[in-house]
Amino acid sequence: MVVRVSGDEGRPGLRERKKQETRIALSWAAIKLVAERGLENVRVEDIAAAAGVAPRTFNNYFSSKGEAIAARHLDRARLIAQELRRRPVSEPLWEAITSAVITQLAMGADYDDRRPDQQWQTGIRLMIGEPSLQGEMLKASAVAEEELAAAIAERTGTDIAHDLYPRLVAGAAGAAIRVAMDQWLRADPPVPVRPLVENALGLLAAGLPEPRSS
Amino acid sequence: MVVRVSGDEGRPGLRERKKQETRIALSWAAIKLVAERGLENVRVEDIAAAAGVAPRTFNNYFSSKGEAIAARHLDRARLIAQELRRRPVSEPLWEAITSAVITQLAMGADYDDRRPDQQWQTGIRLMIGEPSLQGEMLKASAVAEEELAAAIAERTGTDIAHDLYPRLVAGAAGAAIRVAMDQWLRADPPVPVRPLVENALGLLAAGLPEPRSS
DNA sequence: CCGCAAAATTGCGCGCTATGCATCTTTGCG
DNA sequence: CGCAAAGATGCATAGCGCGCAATTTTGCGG
Repeated sequence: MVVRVSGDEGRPGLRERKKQETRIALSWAAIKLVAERGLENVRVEDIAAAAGVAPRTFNNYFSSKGEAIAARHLDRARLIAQELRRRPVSEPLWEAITSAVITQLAMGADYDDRRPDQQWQTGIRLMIGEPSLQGEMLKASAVAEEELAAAIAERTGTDIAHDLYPRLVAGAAGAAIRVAMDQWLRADPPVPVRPLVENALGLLAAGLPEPRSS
Repeated sequence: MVVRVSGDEGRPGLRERKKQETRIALSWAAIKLVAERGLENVRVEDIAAAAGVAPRTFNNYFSSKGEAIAARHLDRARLIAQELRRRPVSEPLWEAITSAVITQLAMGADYDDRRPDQQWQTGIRLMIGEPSLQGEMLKASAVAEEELAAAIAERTGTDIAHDLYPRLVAGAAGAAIRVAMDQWLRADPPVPVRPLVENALGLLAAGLPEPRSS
């Protein structure tokens, strides 16, 4: 029985659309459950149920629990590379990278900060503290860095296969972002993200000068 | 029945010594087996057998196959931080870091290059290509970077808890090393490592200047 | 509007992993 | 020499990841 609801805006929604929705639903459900119950107390079965699919389907999308959780992180990171491509080539590289990061941060802001729950915050912190998840997060970052490197190579006219440069810049930028985010997450009187990221990337572009006085 | 063999040189061998030996034996066995058979065809049972311990013991040392494999990588990376502490404080930071890395690379050289086997080389490449291992490798690098950051903080008189600087430098240096190693591994007519690492770290210290011409 | 082929979901089964618990063995120390 | 702590083993179990085959859904052309 096919019920055609008036709001069946899935018209252009190809098959791909549905797949992405399911993918996101699974990833989101995983994060939500783990944030509130802890990794140990969430089974794949639970995630699948929360996303409204069969347990077996979970593994059609992700090869592990950790991958599902890191997927959101990966998507977010990918957008930075995508945003970098939109920047005019005339713009200096580091300026462009910083802008791209800030832009994506802003987009995610009214998405994450809409959850000022104390519960949520601590849940996330516990989550990223899980050893078995840190690897997945880093792996996701690495994948994103690869795309970032491609964008940088394109922009600077370097060769991603032979030149050290693009991957190096991408890697360094990734490290800076990670450090800034880390600092941001552990700041107890919460501080704004932007200055942290700008500072980190700025220091990078300045060659990480050795501080004279503490 | 306790058989006392003449070669019972375990005299000073504290309890710790034996543990470290077992740990290394397990890690080494894991790498060796995976390099020649592929990750899928190596069971924990096999690794334990190759190291001469019971299967159950494996998990007393490592919580996963991947962790065992990454353990060598971690140990090596840790030595860089340790080496950095030995450098005179008068030496400029980046110079010291570069020297520390080069030194450790040299130490590992007559350890790894003693295996010029074509088989071994390709085995290692396949191994680090395994998705489930990349995460472990990165995690190991992250742990090492933390120690590196501590050493840098100490040297520069910065605070690892509040200052962005030490972690940032450690992260960037880690990224540079990773990129250089990666480039080194994929170079088809093999090239020496040193120039790659020196180049990468040098570019970092120079602020990753945007190349003018390709 | 209808069926058909491709694609995705689902159910089932299995080998392996990771870990808690109880037991046995070894080590170091008085 | 014997005891207490630490480590190694064995055993058992809950999940996990995945291959396979059956089933349902989707998009497309007639």
